[in-house]
Amino acid sequence: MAKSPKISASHEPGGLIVHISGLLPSLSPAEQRVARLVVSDPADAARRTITDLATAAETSEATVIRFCRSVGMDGYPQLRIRLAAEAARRVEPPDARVVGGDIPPGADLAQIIATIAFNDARAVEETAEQLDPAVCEQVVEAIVAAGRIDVYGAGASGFVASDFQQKLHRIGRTAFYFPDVHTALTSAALLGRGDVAVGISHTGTTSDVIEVLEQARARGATTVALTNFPRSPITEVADHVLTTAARETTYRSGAMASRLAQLTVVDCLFVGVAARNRTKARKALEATAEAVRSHRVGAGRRRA
Amino acid sequence: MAKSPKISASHEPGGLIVHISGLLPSLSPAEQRVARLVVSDPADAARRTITDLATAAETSEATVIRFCRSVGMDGYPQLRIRLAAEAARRVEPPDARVVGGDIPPGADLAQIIATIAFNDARAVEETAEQLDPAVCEQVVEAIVAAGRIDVYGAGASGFVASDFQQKLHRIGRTAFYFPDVHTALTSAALLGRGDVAVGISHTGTTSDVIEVLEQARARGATTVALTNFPRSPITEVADHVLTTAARETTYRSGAMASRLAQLTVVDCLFVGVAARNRTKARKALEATAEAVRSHRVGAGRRRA
DNA sequence: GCCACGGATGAAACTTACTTTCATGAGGCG
DNA sequence: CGCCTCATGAAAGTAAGTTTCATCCGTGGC
Repeated sequence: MAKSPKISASHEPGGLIVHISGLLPSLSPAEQRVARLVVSDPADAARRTITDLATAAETSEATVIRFCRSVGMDGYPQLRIRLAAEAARRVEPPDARVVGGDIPPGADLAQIIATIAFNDARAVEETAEQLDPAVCEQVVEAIVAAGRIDVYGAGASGFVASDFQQKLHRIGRTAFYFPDVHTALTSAALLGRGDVAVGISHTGTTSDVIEVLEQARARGATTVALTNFPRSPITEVADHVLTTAARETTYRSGAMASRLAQLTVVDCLFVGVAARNRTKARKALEATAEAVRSHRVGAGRRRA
Repeated sequence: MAKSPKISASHEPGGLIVHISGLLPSLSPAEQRVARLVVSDPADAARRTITDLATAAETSEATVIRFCRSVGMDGYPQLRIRLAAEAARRVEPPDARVVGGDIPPGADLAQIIATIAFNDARAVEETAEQLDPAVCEQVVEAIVAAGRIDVYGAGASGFVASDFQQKLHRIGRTAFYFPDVHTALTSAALLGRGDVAVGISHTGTTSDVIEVLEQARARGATTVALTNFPRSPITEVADHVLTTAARETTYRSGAMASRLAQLTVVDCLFVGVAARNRTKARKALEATAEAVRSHRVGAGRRRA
């Protein structure tokens, strides 16, 4: 056996600390002092320089290096980064997140933020999970082939509708959004076969939107509904139904999770449509970006 | 030396990478090369020596050190350790999802959906992670105490601004949003001490929004900026800066991730404000919900 | 069109950290 | 008692990290 056994630490990514404490007894006294420091506070050890650690262990740098070799590292820097990684892994997840629940009355801002982020992110993920790619495909198809696209939405869903319209418009599709029911109805009456009407309503019960979608359908347009409730009234007037998966908690986030979920679906549709003709879409996007350039300050990078 | 402001990296234990990508545009070209290497593979960067990394980024060691300072580290060893820790914490993104990358040309809808959902959800999570609760607190405080709140935003950020305005309005706060610069300027000119002006701009370079915020500040209002880039021009005219953490990929999602990130922040602020006076907020929300009831079909449960 | 200025950059000097070498001395054993 | 072995730290040596500074380049003023 050569002087330093150098126990393999390579194929045990999770247990450096365990590894070290395991062979602690086999180390020389001075190395043991180093090992104990390292094991008791890996994160702290990672922060220290070799001289620093040696001093703390009341020994010399040379011994620290020997210790590194003894536990299978090439040198001190490697030990350091391994320790940092190890220490980072063992922080437990912030379980204070009140999963889906209401914010407790006494909550501080940090808790509120964590809870909201968790719920918002989950709404996005779950929505994507339950989205039916086949339906999306059909909708994308219809939009790509459409002569014209109308997007309807009232109240909060109106923002989403408007956003969708703008996105489609930016890649050269002819799309409209109407903040007002009467105008929307007028427009719907002018739709025809091959056109597409998209109705967005979280609850699926917004009569204005349903009415407009119904009109569009009567004129022969392909109708699409985006709602959180797969059996809501709006689905009855839609050829294709896309659903979100936001479990809205009473007043908590004022329907923000549902907004994010809707936008995620819109994002998917948009990218799907854009992917159909990448070069044209990209060129259109570049052109529109160029158009607002003069309204930007600090062309290159920002601030010195 | 006071040249590099050294943006605080201290309060965001989980988001070094996010932090760096936010600062990316504010870095010099050579530093950006380093930053991109670091962001694209933190674990690998942690393994490299400074000379090694400098070579890989086709620059000098000096620039790497400057980069370290720019992102708030003391020096290279500290960066290394933080990177190692970060990389360890980071869970491997599942399989084919092209993390932050562009959608591959041949991708089918299902892949597109998975990729988008992943990136969108991450934008939400990472934004929440790096949000400074202290700053949020101050902003909430200001909004609660405000005589009046103006929210500004152009283009895509305009939707967010408008959404925020509507939310505040619904819980009884006096809030305004203006789709037009001239009207916005006029309004800003009428703000005064105790009022709040919120400017939203993803890039932080939208001159219209900056101009209006500047005006508001000159009138004594408390100004708040919401942007993805902590050193962008808009931050210079803001008393409080809130940042999102969306790494926008070229044209891919047409800025949707940034939209979601912005909405998440808005959501947090909104809930923060609402939490200040739960009963009043809840009553206001109920009243507004009641107001649109007649525009809903199938009052109770949906469909037989 | 020229010049002054300021920032970005890398070469080189310099400092600090890490590694190796080696002398010392404390046990252990014949 | 002498010799060997091994742990250990001092010091020398090497590599890594940091600072300084001269140069270069683009920008804006004249």
